[in-house]
Amino acid sequence: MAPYDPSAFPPFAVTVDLVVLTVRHHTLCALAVRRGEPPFQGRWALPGGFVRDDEDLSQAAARELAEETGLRAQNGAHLEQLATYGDPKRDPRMRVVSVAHLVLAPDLPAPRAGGDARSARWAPVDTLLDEGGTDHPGETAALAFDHGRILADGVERARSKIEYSSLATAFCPPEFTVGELRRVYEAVWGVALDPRNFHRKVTGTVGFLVPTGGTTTRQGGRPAQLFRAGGAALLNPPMLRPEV
Amino acid sequence: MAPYDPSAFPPFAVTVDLVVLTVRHHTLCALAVRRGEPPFQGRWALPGGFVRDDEDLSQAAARELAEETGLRAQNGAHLEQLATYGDPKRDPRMRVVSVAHLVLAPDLPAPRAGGDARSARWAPVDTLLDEGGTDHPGETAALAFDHGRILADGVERARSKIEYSSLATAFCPPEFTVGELRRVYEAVWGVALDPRNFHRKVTGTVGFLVPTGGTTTRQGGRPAQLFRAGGAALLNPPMLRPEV
DNA sequence: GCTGTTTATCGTCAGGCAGACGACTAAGAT
DNA sequence: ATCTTAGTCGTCTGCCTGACGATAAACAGC
Repeated sequence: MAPYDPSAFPPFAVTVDLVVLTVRHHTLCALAVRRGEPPFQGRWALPGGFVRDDEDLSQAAARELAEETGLRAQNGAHLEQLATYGDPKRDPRMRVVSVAHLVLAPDLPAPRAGGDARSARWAPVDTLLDEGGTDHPGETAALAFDHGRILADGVERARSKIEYSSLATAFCPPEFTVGELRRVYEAVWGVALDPRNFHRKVTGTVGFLVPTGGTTTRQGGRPAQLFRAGGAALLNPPMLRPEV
Repeated sequence: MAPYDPSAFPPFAVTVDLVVLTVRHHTLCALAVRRGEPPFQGRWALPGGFVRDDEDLSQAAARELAEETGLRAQNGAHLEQLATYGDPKRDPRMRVVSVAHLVLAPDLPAPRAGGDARSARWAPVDTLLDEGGTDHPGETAALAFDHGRILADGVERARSKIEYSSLATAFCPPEFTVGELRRVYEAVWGVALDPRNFHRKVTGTVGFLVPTGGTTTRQGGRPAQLFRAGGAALLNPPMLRPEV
């Protein structure tokens, strides 16, 4: 390793970008913020910001998450590092390396962005990833910078990770029913699952779900048992994703 | 996002570190280099170096790999991004963010490190991860910086990824036998696998292996068919790792 | 050449799990 | 009272895996 002469290495700016996913109205949605300045002024982007001098990467991600959504990582939401993006041309102004993080959150109230609700929104990931049309004429739907690729990578991580881990519960409130958990899988994977086989699978996997004793009828129909997430982090055998 | 006034963000140094894994003598080994200067002078560390001003992260990793081993990523070896480490105190001199990459390589000739073979070696990962004793008195076996954690993360990534992908073939030469592939799994996982069930599994998974028509007896015993890696990247259903 | 050793390869069998789907339960809506 | 909606329990069949017997084809040593 070369000596640390300041002239011996090029200086970088390091940021964190957040892929914040939730399930709303049976649809997988991501948090997007509108850029208020060039480049990509007016375009949607992922929330994020600079890493400060004294904080770790995960601390920076948690801080940005709290600033953008009011969400605390320990309050049910899950935060993990996703990947790092460092193409020399990914920001036209200067060399920026972005450490993307993935957040899985339960359905939240409307997002806030410094109090300005119009500059942040939940959008279906299919809409954000669709490079084509938009609902507003004269505006491209594509995300700023390389955020489309970052979002795609985050969605793919979430889709594969709920197969073999209990992370799908991070999309649910603290107490939830088997049907609510099933609708999370259906929204994230974009498939329909058999309610009977799903029930057998999740209630038969030790450590996945813990019954709380209560029931709820908030979904309509017969009252359903309420569960909390169990201690198991990994599902073995995994939940099988049906072929498309 | 704040404007890009150079005084508005702290400058970082960005490096790539490499976890280069191979299987030698039935043992999972990693490439380690000896540090020639402080801090951690004389200690073993992962190979790595600064990202240059005009290269992407994966380009920097491929360049460092070629410099340290002479290995070309397209020549059978597999290279992927692992994770990024940015604790403010991970380097005592200044703020360094390291983007670690994982390399899976077939058994190579002795490593070279700028021609000085004594400063680079293949070491069993168990030895490198063992924080305790060492074979040389007065020398701690622990890797420099946070490289022990990085190596542990890389090994864990490799162990889980050969379950559901065909990546184990990256540890093999271009043509290999089923037995050689099985010994890769056994070395990476540290378990014994039933040769008959393993043979049934890998030859029955479409796209995993392609017979070349040749046979070899280099393992001793009855001649074995030679295979190349097939086109399939993902194994479905996965290879099951036995409980420990 | 014969025999033991090593590795490769084919078969068999039982248990477990997933997909398909029938049946019943318990609430609200009309 | 009946319909609708959702939840929960069972059954059956097929596939995959783990355990393990048996055979095949090379080499080493006597």
